Amino acid sequence: MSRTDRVVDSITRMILDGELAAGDRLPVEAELAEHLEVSRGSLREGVRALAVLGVLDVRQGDGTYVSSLAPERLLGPVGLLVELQGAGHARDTHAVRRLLEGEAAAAAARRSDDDAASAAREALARASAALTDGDHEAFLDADMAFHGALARWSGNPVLTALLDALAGRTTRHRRWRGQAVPDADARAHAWHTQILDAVARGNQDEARTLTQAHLLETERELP
Amino acid sequence: MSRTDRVVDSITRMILDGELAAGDRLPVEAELAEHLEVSRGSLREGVRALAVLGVLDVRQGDGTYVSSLAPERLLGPVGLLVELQGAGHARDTHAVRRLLEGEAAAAAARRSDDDAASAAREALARASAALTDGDHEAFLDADMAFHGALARWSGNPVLTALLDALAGRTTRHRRWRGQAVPDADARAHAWHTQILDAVARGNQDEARTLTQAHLLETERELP
DNA sequence: GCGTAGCAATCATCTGACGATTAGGGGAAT
DNA sequence: ATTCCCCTAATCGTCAGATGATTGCTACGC
Repeated sequence: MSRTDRVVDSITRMILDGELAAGDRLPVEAELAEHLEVSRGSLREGVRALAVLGVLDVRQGDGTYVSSLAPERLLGPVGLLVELQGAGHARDTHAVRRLLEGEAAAAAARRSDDDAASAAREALARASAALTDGDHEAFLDADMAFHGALARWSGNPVLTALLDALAGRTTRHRRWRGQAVPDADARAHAWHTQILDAVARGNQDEARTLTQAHLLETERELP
Repeated sequence: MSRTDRVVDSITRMILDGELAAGDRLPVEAELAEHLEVSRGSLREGVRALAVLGVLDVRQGDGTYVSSLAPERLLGPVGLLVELQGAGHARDTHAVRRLLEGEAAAAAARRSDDDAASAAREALARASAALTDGDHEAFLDADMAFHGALARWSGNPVLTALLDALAGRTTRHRRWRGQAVPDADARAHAWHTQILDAVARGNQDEARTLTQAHLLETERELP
């Protein structure tokens, strides 16, 4: 096991053991390096790796801190990993997203959340305007915002963060390919309207089925 | 943006653009550092971070390679992140796991997979033996193996890797707490038997419901 | 009380050197 | 000809020291 791995292990263990909590400040590099019996260079490699993972926040001139450890912070890098995943598993990734987002919609249907609800309505209005203007880019932004609001409406931050990570891949492709299928945006908008209606009415099964059908249709228009 | 971030960005972009594919070898550190206009130290910090994420494989004396980029490789670090997640989100994490594993069982029920099926039966047999011997540790091992086989049976590698990451947290607690609730292992084993039966008979709904109920009961015995 | 300039602490980066490990080739024995 | 072993070159792993960049805090002046 390399020195760097030892650094990563030691710091994660300190957090797991409760020795370090979210927001806590770590000792300065020189001190921590001496404590772990590694050079400052090796220490930095480990600390930097944990920073990329979202576990640590390193602020020049200030110090190194444990991050909030919140799902949206920790699951951020997962989005990158999903994108890097070989194209061979795109279908499997989409299937997982479909499952989770369908359940998120169902969960939202049995819940009230004024913030998320108004965010979803606002996103839908923006999408409608973008559709009228024929602005594909703006529509995609509003589209993503709608899906994000729907996820938040589920009330489960872990689910929300996971969906955010999984959504990146799909949207990146749609943005790059432009509007390959005519009227795809209009059809997506129609789905969104139906989904919001079902969720607002509290109809779980309908919300889930509509969401899954919508995502399935969208996938079919991708490579 | 720091030099290290630039390194991480550049390498991921090379992979996304197809300039680097899974298994490809990267230029040697000195050369790559010069190309990216950073010192070797900064380059190493970025490379190490990507190695921790499972994107790169660094082999001393040989070279640095792009990993297989397979789901089980990339989603490995996610397991660590799930464990680090504040205790406040344990319930949300469990809810996501319940959803995914229920669907994995349903997917398995509509699929045949001799390898996964025999692995599940073998795990169940080991669990039964451990139960007779009163060996809690061995039971937990067999328990995890059963859930892993069930996930693989779904035929979706992304789902399998994700469940593996999510399962860690639960099991770690169960291992540490010992058998807090009497007969918990025996009841879990009974659930497993029913789940395997439902999957083998191809009954999706039953497989999903039983799996979710089993996980819900298990969660209730945790903090 | 408040704003500001300076200072000290901390991370960011670079350079050069040497140790550890591996892959692969060359040579010897069979 | 084949097999085995050793050796070397290539590559990553680690360390030490020095300097730059940024930030938070404090003491000072108003």
